[in-house]
Amino acid sequence: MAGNGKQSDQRLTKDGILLSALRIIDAEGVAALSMRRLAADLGVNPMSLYHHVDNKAALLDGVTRLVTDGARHISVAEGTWQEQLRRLAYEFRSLSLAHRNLIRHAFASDDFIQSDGPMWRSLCAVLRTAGLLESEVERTGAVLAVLVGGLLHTEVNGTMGRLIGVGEADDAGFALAVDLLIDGVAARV
Amino acid sequence: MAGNGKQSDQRLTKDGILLSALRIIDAEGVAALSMRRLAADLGVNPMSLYHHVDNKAALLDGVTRLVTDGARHISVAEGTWQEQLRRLAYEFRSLSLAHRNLIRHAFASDDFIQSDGPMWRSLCAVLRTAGLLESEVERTGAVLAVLVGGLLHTEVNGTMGRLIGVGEADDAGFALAVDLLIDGVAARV
DNA sequence: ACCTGAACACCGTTCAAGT
DNA sequence: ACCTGAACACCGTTCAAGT
Repeated sequence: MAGNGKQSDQRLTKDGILLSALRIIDAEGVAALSMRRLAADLGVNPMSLYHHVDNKAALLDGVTRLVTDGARHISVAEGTWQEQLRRLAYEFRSLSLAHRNLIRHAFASDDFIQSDGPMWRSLCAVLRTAGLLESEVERTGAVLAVLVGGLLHTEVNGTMGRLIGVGEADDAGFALAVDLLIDGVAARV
Repeated sequence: MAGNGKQSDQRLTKDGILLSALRIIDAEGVAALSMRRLAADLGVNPMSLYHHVDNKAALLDGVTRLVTDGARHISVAEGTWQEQLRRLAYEFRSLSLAHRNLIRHAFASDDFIQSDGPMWRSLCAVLRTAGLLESEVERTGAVLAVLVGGLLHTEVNGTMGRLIGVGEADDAGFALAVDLLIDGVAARV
């Protein structure tokens, strides 16, 4: 379809590899992903993968990028800045819950929150409309991103549920935290 | 010295194993720790370790416990509740920074913040003296613990420093986050 | 350019055999 | 009770040889 068909194996494309890796991670966790296992799922020689992916670290990075790019379609430009902030947080949350196993790993890695990602830019925009001093926007944005990231990490790995008790709504901890953070921002505008 | 000396190898005690593992983790990261490598460091047969430790997961758990038990000696009962909260947060921070590699791994695991740990109990006590409704203390404590945990995680892995820029004091992000959280709590007492 | 078999240097863990 | 060699079932990655 792309023109350069040849007889080259169509299962062996970068996207096909990343998607297959994501399927394994979603179903069985990051620990279950190995180059050999991935190749077996694709019905392909393990070594062939190395022609499309630098190494396992790059593979995991690619999968993370695949998922977090889903945040590119978020638009939050409506309502008060409080509502916008809350909406942004919940978008981040549903994206995380959709791929719990991956996000668990991604957050542990160094560069989960990319300072050039769409999430980050939206966040800073909202803080500006909230009336925060320009000199404070980036610092505050960084702190909020990091706090919400940590929050989702603990929700995804079950810590939050365990600490807060089982009777609660599953977003009780998240809701309270977001309220608290919004109040914290409100105190400094 | 303990009485039951025999000729049994004194390098092979649970504490000796945990401490040696911690040394490897501090120096080279969790990834550098393997049962075989640990045994080599101890000058011991790899298989002998399994008589003192269930498996690698239990080993890592033990090392984490070894370190986080350092929080047992924290006392914060002085000053306003704001000062107490801040002191608690900074104690948590210095404990984390002292073993960055370990904390990186521990926070990724399920049960980093134990609901029976000293940190947790102190936190709830402070929130009570702040005048929070008893029904809100545990929920708020859980949220704060999780937020500060996530915060330290990103400080330890460098994300915070990267997002906030290099010119800043190394606790600039942490300080701002703690202020913001205290303001958030203040808004709900 | 892309694929692949063999090989290297590792893993965690089990287990039967030793003392 | 504690130790240990051999073995099992895996890893990620390199590389020379193929097409």
